[in-house]
Amino acid sequence: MTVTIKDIAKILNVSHTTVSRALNNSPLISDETKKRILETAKQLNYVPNYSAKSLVQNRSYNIGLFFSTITQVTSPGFFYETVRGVHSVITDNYNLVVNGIDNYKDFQSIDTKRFDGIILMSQSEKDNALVYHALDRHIPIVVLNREIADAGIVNILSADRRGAYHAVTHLIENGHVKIAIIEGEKGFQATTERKEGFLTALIDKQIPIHGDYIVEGNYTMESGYTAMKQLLRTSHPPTAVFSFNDEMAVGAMKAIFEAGLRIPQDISLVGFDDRQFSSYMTPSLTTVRRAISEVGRAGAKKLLSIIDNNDYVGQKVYIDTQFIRRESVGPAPNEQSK
Amino acid sequence: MTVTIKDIAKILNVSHTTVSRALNNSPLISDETKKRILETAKQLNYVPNYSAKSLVQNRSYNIGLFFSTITQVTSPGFFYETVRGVHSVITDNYNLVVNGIDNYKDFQSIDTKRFDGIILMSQSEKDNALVYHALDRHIPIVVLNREIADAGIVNILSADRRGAYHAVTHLIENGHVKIAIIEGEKGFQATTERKEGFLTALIDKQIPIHGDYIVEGNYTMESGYTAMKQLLRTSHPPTAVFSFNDEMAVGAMKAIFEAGLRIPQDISLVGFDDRQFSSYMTPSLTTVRRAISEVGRAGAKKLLSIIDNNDYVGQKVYIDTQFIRRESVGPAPNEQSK
DNA sequence: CTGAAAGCGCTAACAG
DNA sequence: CTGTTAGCGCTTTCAG
Repeated sequence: MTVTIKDIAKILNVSHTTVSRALNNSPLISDETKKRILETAKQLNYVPNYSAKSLVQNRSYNIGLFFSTITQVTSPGFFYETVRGVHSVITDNYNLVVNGIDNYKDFQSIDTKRFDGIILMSQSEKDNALVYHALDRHIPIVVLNREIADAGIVNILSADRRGAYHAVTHLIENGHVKIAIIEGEKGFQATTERKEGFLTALIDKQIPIHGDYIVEGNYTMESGYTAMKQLLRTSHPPTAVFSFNDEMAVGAMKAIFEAGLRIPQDISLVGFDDRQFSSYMTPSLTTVRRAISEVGRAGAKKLLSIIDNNDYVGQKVYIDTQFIRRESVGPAPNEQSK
Repeated sequence: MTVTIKDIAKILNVSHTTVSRALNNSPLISDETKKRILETAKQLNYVPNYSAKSLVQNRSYNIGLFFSTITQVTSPGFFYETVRGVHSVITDNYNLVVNGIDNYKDFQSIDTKRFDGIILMSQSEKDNALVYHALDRHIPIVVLNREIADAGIVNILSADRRGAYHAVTHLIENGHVKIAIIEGEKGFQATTERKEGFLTALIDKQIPIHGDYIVEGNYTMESGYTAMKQLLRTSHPPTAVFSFNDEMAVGAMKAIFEAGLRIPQDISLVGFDDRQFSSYMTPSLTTVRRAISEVGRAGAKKLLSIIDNNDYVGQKVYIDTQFIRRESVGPAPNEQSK
């Protein structure tokens, strides 16, 4: 049924080693024989048996793409962009295996034989267990989206802090002083980074920081809605809100409209990430684009090169964000007219 | 370094065959020995080498989840829900391998050794090549989302036609007569099904079908926007629009607002799928929920059972849709007041 | 119920 | 440059 190396060897009257060499582009073979072998291999539709290869080479041809969770991803867009970015680089001979960390009770089954390398889309320190498990087992691992202080780690990061700084600055330049934030989930590094960008911008521009203007969300639309309602209940509601992602911004929009207020005339709103839907909101959402698929792509490329060249060395790569100016930010309403 | 069956055998002074039997729950072994073996295996953190298993058993422990494309998925939500549904059922010993059909020049590498089974999220007949390739190679395959006439095929389907019928009926019951549709991509089965539901509803209720009210989209927000603009340009714009998915509905909303019209006072709008963002639109979007993750889950369960019991028999399973009534549909404006 | 022997398809020394 | 030999870790006959 299936064609093996031996079959080809028999037909061509060479040893199976020779065939193997030809198939793997070994230098230890004449162009002449190689050509002959490759030709009949193609003719016979030879497909390598990866299980056999794997067994002898002690590897798997599997690339693991891990998320903290797959069951309760907060943003489908985020998930999709990550997979897309990684997938675009993974070549034919690898299997892209998608997984959630929360599916494992322990990491025993994650070993060199199971994964040639791992890409981890990480949010918080909870994922460290996997990172160090991989390092311990000498499985090449690339950590996306969360900086790990350890210099030995390969990190692909989004420059969120700068992006947040930019967004907040834009609000300030529009005359806003009463600027609130809807934070993302506590413990997520993205949350910390974006908050730092926010705080730095306020400090730089000497805008006072107001405790009531800092409300917590968890990156879901629902939480953005709730958070915004809370902000609207304060005695002096903000004139501008920086939501730590677009999903929460959409939730906030709903709360604002329900309160009978207008965007941006009454309240300006800026999001983060730039989701598909953001430009289709009314008004369209000003936001900070984060090229997640780029992060995924860069991570996968790096991982593949590590596997191929067996040269794992810690490294931090930053992918820039991009400020996207749309309609949800306007000049601060002056107190008079209000 | 790694513990093998031989290691355990040596320690316990039994043959490796016996160990293998214990590990695989064979009946040909005494409970006594089995217990002893299992214990030391656990103690030693034994992890089976799947490459070796695969080689001898001529399988891979890979489950392939295929999409028509992964690069240009129209809806991240759709993608995510599918993966989530399938993933929730795939057990530890399988790898969930995600892939796009458009990544393959030919399907040579897709054989029994590479995939124990395939789940195909299918949109159109273009995917048939893969389906028949799998069937030909005796790879168990479950086709989601698109009915294939062939009785030999396992199909998990969403009852889109009924869902669309329900949605349109709801519009009619609200007094609408001038009902337009924004169709999805031509050739997609979902498009055909939803259109049939729409047409049947009109016919049943004796509402005339108007050619100008049938506009084509491709399931993207952008296309919904463009389509709606076109509808608004007609001499007698519709009072209600059924968009074949929520993404296009969002695009349509934007176009409607830009024209200075209100939803639902001037135009009622109903979508399909029920995306995360749909309930956060203002007004919130009335739609038909399609439980994609359920489709994925059911498909994966079925596939696993086929693999385990080696009993591939064609079957069609329908998953019901659910009408979600929100704010984007209102009574038809009467001509007078307009 | 247990063990000995063979072999899955491939790559990797080693020898020529 | 080519071939011979061995062996990866496991399951599966076949004998006992």
